[in-house]
Amino acid sequence: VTTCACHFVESSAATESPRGDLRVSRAFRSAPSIPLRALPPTGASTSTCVWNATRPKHVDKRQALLRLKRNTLQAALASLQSSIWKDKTMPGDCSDEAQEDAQLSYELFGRFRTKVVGTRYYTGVATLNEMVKLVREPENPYDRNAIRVANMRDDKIGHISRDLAANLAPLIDGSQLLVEGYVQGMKNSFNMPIDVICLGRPESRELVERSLRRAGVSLSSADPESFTSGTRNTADTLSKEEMQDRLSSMFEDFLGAGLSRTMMDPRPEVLSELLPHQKVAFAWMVQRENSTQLPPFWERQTRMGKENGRQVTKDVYCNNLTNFSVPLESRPAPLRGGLLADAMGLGKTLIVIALIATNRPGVELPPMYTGALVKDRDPAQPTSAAAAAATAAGSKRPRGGGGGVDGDVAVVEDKPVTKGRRTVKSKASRSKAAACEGDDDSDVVLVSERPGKSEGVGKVLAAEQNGQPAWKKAKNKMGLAVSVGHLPAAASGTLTSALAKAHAAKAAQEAAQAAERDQEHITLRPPPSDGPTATLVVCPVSVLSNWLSQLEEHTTGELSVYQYHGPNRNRSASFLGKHHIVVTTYATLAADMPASGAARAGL
DNA sequence: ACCGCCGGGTGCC
DNA sequence: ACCGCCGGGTGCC
Repeated sequence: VTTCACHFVESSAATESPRGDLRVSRAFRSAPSIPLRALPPTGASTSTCVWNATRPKHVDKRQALLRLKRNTLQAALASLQSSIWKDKTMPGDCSDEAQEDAQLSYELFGRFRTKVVGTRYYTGVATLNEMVKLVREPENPYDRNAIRVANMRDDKIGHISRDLAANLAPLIDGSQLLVEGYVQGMKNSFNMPIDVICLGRPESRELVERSLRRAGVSLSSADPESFTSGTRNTADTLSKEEMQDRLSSMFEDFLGAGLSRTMMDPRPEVLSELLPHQKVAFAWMVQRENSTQLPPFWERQTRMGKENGRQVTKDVYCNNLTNFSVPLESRPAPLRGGLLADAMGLGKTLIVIALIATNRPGVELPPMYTGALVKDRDPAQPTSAAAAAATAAGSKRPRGGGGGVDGDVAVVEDKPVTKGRRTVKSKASRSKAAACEGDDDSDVVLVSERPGKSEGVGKVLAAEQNGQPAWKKAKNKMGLAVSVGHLPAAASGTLTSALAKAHAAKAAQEAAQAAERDQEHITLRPPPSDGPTATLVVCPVSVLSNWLSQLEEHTTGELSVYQYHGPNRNRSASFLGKHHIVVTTYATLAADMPASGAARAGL
């Protein structure tokens, strides 16, 4: 498992399983981060909300996005670090609720300035504002309190000074404190100034502040721009109206500019016909899984610099969340996989099953095509998410070509975009976006597209007006409507930060696309035909039986499934490798790993 | 002077 | 490191 890469995380709302289910396949390697597919990722984020900055109304949009990005990063880090950390303290505890609680209670304590020492002994490079990791080094022969400082690629830069480390290490080891660093100045031959951001549970705050005072440092406000001094940066609870506003604008952004209409039908091993929105999600997942694109936060930049007194420019890939950059020739690993964050009951499991059955080594990938979602002609038809859910989850439809009327949503045009494993013109998606944006007040948009046609504005075949923006209609049609009113208060912070994250991810994605515009094609790289054929599904115990029954219901016997769970499970790798799908649980996975490995993997 | 002060040697953990 | 810290040299005014 340590050599595996997680491919798809099926998000679930809190009422399902807070941890989500993983698709793991040895056929791929994935980059460290995952893009959101969309819309209400209510359960997808487990992050602590350290985001409490409300978006000012009259501020330049770019400024606002930058702010969101920064705050988002802090939230994401708090989440990431707390999850790693928390698992270290309760290795045997698989209670999802306990972990959710633990994460929700993290807050930002503040920051302090210090310096990295011993930089002359190491070669790791970090530039201004770049994020650095502060990692405990308990095996250090000179000091068991040692704290290593490294850049995001784990190149060692130096250490935290002995005295400070002596005060920080016990707090870090005892889970009262999470730290991360940001480079604040030039590295001289001996040391380098950094700011250390401190996070922890509210009840640990006093202890942390006392220890830090003993080390001769005092905390200051974490971010002078976003947070007023002395304000505790906890998750704030938005009113229902504010939350609805933000969700609405998020829908608008995504549906207006980003949502693809590219579809794909699964291989015949999948018995159930997918609904249009499921086909869209499915096609997106296949593309994501085979993508060679960079993670959205990597952008190509041209850097000015001096070399031997001469002015030189250098092209780099820069991670705009951490400011870590690499030269052009060492392009970061492509981002493969993603988060499927559809609302409850829209058929996420079926979509993932389709993905597992279809995108695997040695089988032909069905063609992609573009279709459009068309409005239901019958106004009496219920349009709630629940209705869509029921249809999606329950029905076994006869297989047939796309294009027929399908429930209350229909595909009106199919046009092959690719023949199997080929390439998809990136222009196609851009023109789709254009077509969609151009028709804000029609609730029916039919788009006809052909790959390679550069004048990419889609042809509008039909349009109806009834006074509601297209995205609102589409939202209902696609079952993506979300009701905020009944969210538990505790979830609102998480949702807020997820929102911020989505905004930031989108902005970053646009930047990345701009940077890669010269690439013209989004190349798809399907699993190699000689690659391993087994997919590992990791899920909470509570949904294990659901996976098995859904696999049974939706697939033919050609796909062999093994339940890797329980005391008599067959641990033979070659045995497991013979199956198409191996379903297991977090607890089983953790139990099979050496303790150190499990901790590292955050299990 | 079991001090203070000076200035050279020295330097992550 | 244009620092801090260490330990040797040194010692009225």
